[in-house]
Amino acid sequence: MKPRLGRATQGDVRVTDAAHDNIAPVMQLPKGDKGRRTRAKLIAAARTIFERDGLLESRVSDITSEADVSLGTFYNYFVSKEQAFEEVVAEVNEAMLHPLTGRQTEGAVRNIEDVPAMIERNNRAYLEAYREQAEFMRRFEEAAHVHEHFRALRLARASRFATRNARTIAWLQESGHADPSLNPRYVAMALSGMVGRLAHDVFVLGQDVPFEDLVFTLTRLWLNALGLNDVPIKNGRESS
Amino acid sequence: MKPRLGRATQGDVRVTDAAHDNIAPVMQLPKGDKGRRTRAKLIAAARTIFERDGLLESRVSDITSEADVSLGTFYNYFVSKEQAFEEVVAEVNEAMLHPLTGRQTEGAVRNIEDVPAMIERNNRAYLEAYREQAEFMRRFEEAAHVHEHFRALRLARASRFATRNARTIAWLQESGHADPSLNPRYVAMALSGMVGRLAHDVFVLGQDVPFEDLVFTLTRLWLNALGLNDVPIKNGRESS
Amino acid sequence: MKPRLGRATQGDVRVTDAAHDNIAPVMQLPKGDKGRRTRAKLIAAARTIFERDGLLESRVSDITSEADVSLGTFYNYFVSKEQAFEEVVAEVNEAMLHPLTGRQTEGAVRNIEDVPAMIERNNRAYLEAYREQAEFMRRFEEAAHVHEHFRALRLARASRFATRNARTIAWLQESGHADPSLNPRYVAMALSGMVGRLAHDVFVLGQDVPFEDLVFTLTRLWLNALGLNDVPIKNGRESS
Amino acid sequence: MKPRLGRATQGDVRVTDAAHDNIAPVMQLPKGDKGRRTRAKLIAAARTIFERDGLLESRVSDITSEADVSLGTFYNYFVSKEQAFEEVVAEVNEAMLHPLTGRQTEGAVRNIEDVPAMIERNNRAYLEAYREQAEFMRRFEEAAHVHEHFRALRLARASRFATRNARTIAWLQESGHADPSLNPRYVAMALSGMVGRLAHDVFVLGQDVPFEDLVFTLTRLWLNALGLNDVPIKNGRESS
DNA sequence: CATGAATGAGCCTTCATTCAT
DNA sequence: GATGAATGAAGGCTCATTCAT
Repeated sequence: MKPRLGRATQGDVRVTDAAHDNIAPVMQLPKGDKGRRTRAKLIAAARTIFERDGLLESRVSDITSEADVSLGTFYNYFVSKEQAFEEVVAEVNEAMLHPLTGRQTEGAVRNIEDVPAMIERNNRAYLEAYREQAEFMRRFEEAAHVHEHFRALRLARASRFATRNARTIAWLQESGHADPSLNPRYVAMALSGMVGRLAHDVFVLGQDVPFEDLVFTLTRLWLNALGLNDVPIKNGRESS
Repeated sequence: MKPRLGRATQGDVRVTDAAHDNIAPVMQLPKGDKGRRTRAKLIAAARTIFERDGLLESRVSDITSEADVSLGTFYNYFVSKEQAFEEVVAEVNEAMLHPLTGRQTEGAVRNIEDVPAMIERNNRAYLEAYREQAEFMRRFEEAAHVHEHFRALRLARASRFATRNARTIAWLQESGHADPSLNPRYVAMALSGMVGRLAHDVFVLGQDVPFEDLVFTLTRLWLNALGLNDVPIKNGRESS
Repeated sequence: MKPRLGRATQGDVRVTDAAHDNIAPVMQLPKGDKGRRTRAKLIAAARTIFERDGLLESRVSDITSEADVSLGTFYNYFVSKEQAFEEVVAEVNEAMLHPLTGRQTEGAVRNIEDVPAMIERNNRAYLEAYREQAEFMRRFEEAAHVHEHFRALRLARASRFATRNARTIAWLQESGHADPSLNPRYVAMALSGMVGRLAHDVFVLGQDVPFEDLVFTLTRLWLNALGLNDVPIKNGRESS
Repeated sequence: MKPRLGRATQGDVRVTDAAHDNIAPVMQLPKGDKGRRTRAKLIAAARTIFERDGLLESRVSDITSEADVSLGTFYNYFVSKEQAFEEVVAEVNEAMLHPLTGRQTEGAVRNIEDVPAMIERNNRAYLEAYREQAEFMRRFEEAAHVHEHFRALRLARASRFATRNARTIAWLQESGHADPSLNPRYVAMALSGMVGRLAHDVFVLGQDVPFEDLVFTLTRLWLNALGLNDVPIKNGRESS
């Protein structure tokens, strides 16, 4: 009835936190308590629907049905379907921050002998997280392939991983343990990508590889590739 | 007069000829000469448009405009937009058949000292091909992430690569040169994926890595990962 | 199902005739004969619906129902509801080109004594046309008040009228018949506006003024206002 | 809990108090002091927003944001967005009551020689007021073109002007100064409309006419049109 | 072989208004 | 008096595909 002909929307829309990856405009967070609960319900429902149908094939009305609120309510909390997707992405990212030098380990690795264990720990953590989030990871990669914004988001995430890994690799080279002929940044990109791709092939595409073999193979390849194969492996494990 | 209700969905593509890779139904190839020329024009135009807009965002009418024929003509040669895409996929695949043991090299590698050169040759060939076809590869991966059928196509292609690589790796293990603790199939999947992923990151996403560094890094990582780092490398090259 | 995320539409849309007021993009005119008939049916239907409901309150589906074609057909001929409206505007404009120096009269007025008759003729013609097109004129003014584009269209039309009138007024001043203290352009704007406004008040808003009184009053006011009241009026007519 | 179904449409505005100009229902005026202040804040904010966006394109939430109160507060003071608009209309009307025989002048004009000055005074006053209120006048005319209720409001206002002007014109005719062949009511409509339209063209549409030329031209045309051009003009002014 | 007109299901988004707190 | 969360109807537009000529 009213074709909102080129209405300005600036006044309504605010960026909540410039420090995050959120590029899209975001609504004010709800003040009251009821609002916070409704928002949470919606994000949970959105995740369910996105995992089932993907970003493209999902309908906002399905999300609101799932959350048991009216259609309009969705737009009290999100600017668009895309922003809701991004909220779920943020939630999933939370569960997948596993750099080469993991949370508790970064400062701890003083001894070269700890490196294999650390790499395995990180690979295992990443793979476990990926496996748990596989449904949504599939939808995220899908979105990244279709949506510029999510492509950038995904790239930024990968870059953060790679940068940290590159630092560790450089340290291993300086301390004389890793192959010095390799460019740390390129290697970090390649090996991180290897893990991410294989995780995708297995958990999303359904390639048949037992989980422990996945961990073992990737860890072994990391170590070999870096030239750390002479380092004694504590708690090592053989392929099944 | 009765159009198909709604859009084509994934489930709509049906198997007509299980003996081919083409799962979608296919038209008779044109007998006449004019027909062959029109079909070729359409495929070329389709490639142009798909590279520009992707499968999802492209319109059949754009393809026919580009080919300078009328809209209806398209359906004289293709059953659907998807089939036209698949024709381009086939064309591109033609240009990218570079397994670990390349065309001319497979039987030739009898000497372990040739392995590094062979691996480099294969990586280089793959990367060159990927670089040349990058525009379309991007669209292919995109389609694979959204369309069940193309996902299967892509997986099949990757599997063929991996299977051949796995054979070579097994041979290297049997001949005592490669790390015997690794499962050849898993390693093949991981390392092939590493190359494919990095190629994608660089040529599609625009990550900045000089081509020769790409070749060198990936080759070195392959060799190291397989435990071939004690094999003398002919024509080796250091990182820049 | 497919949120066409920021699709480029340039390739599809062409400006047909830069010499016209058409600012909006326009479709290719239909080649065939059936196409031309359908298009005409749609424009007629659009006019009916626009007159009944106005631009804002009309629905495209009403237009296609009226024209007895499917909804999609509309978009084979028009880029948008607005463009269809514009086509009707063009049609109506065709019927309302009545400058001060009318079609056949422009060159003919050599004698000052013909001026009153000419002015009356023009006023009458304009008023008759307005009365006949009143339903649509109402909707056009409405649209002009809400839509930048139609505002510009309306202004351009008014300016063309005013410019021609200004030329005639200047000629009357130079030949010593019209009040020389007046700026021709401003007078043309004022008097043209007077006629247009009164026509609107009477034919659209329903103010009660008999048609002949309208003609007489406006003609008299024109003549008086220009200071031509001493010119003998042939075929003059008194107020009822 | 049950919102009104769909949007407010023209037919929804109902008469509650035929003795007022306000046709729409009205709330009780607030008794308390805080209430009066909040109401004033809201009206000021409404004016700002209406001038910026117009009635159609404005949102109640923008008004309450501007007034720095919550959305619900709006409906403690106004029955609808339309009623708030009407309050602003009333405010603006207050500033534009300048009939042909102005406030202080009506009784004063006893001498025919004062008429030109009176007309000029009135035109100038009207134009000044219009210029000052141009932003809102634009939005009012806009609303009148879309909303039955405001169309009636505008027509009533215009009629009041015209009626008074008609009275004066009749007096001028009776006293032998104005062209007796003209119908006073029609002339009043025409000339009032001329002034209103030109004001609109200049101050709203931005047609380029210097203010003093506006006053002079319109006054001159009034005088000429009425046949008062032989009346000596005190303080006359020539066109630039 | 080529043409191009016709078809129609599908979904996102807005925002005035209500009312429980 | 003030708050702000919840409601839900309504419609513009796309484009793959068909088929009569």
